[in-house]
Amino acid sequence: MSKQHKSLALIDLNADAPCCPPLAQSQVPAETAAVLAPAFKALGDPVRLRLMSMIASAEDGEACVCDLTPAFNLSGPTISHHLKTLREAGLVDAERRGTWVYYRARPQILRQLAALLSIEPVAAATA
Amino acid sequence: MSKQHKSLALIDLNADAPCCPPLAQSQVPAETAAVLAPAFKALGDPVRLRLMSMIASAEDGEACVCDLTPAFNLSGPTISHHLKTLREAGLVDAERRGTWVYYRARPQILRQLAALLSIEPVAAATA
DNA sequence: GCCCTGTCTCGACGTCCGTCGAATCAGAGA
DNA sequence: TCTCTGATTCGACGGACGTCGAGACAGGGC
Repeated sequence: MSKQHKSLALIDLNADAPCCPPLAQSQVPAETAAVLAPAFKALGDPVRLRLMSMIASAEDGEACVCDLTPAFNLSGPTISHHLKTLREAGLVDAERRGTWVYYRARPQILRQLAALLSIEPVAAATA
Repeated sequence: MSKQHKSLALIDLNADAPCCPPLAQSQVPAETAAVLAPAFKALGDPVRLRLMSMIASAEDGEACVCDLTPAFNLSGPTISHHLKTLREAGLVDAERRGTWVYYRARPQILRQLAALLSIEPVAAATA
């Protein structure tokens, strides 16, 4: 098989450790920005931000589309579209169980985004 | 009709303390989402994410447009437009000193965004 | 098999966004 | 004052986005 140049898989959004130092500590390289920006973009819509929160804060760690949809004054297809956006941004996972589809948050990438934004009092490696 | 003015200042993006609990801890209310989503949206473009990082990680805490622009293969007006977007999202401040304009990050809102995304083992007010 | 319910895909529509060049504004200096 | 440089605003263009209704797909129950 060829190199499968997925081009941007340089950064593993599934890794457990933060992929990169805080944005305020060292300049984010162009490639990293290209990978992470879509995740922020996905969170850049009020509907998706609420969906993300509803999923991430759900009781069993997962939420059914059938519970998500009625929380908004939007059509089913529209909610489905937003969920797809979150999925493609790597923020959530979907699983079908029988008639229903359940969505589950991916804590790793959330952690990475949080780490990127973090502005620690910098017990900085003064090295 | 365009009442869509900044009537959403319910949440103080300048506050020092996080405005709200982590997204994964309790559901983000619609009003909060409406206020914070634009900030994520502003970071949802690779150019702006890099600009934000360049500003936030700058030596003296501030960066001159004249230093920012040449780092991209984009026209001056385009960079200016992105900086305006960051400004309107409350992520940076601008100050003119003589001929040059300097941009400075607002750590508070970055902290709030990071707090919202944080998935801590919740040393939360377990008091 | 048939139908019903839940979810996603498709195509369309209007709006917003990223980019540019040209024009304009703000200071510094001669 | 006039000019030069740096930065923003303006107007335009193409492409992407958010939304919808109609239709397709998946599973369960009859």
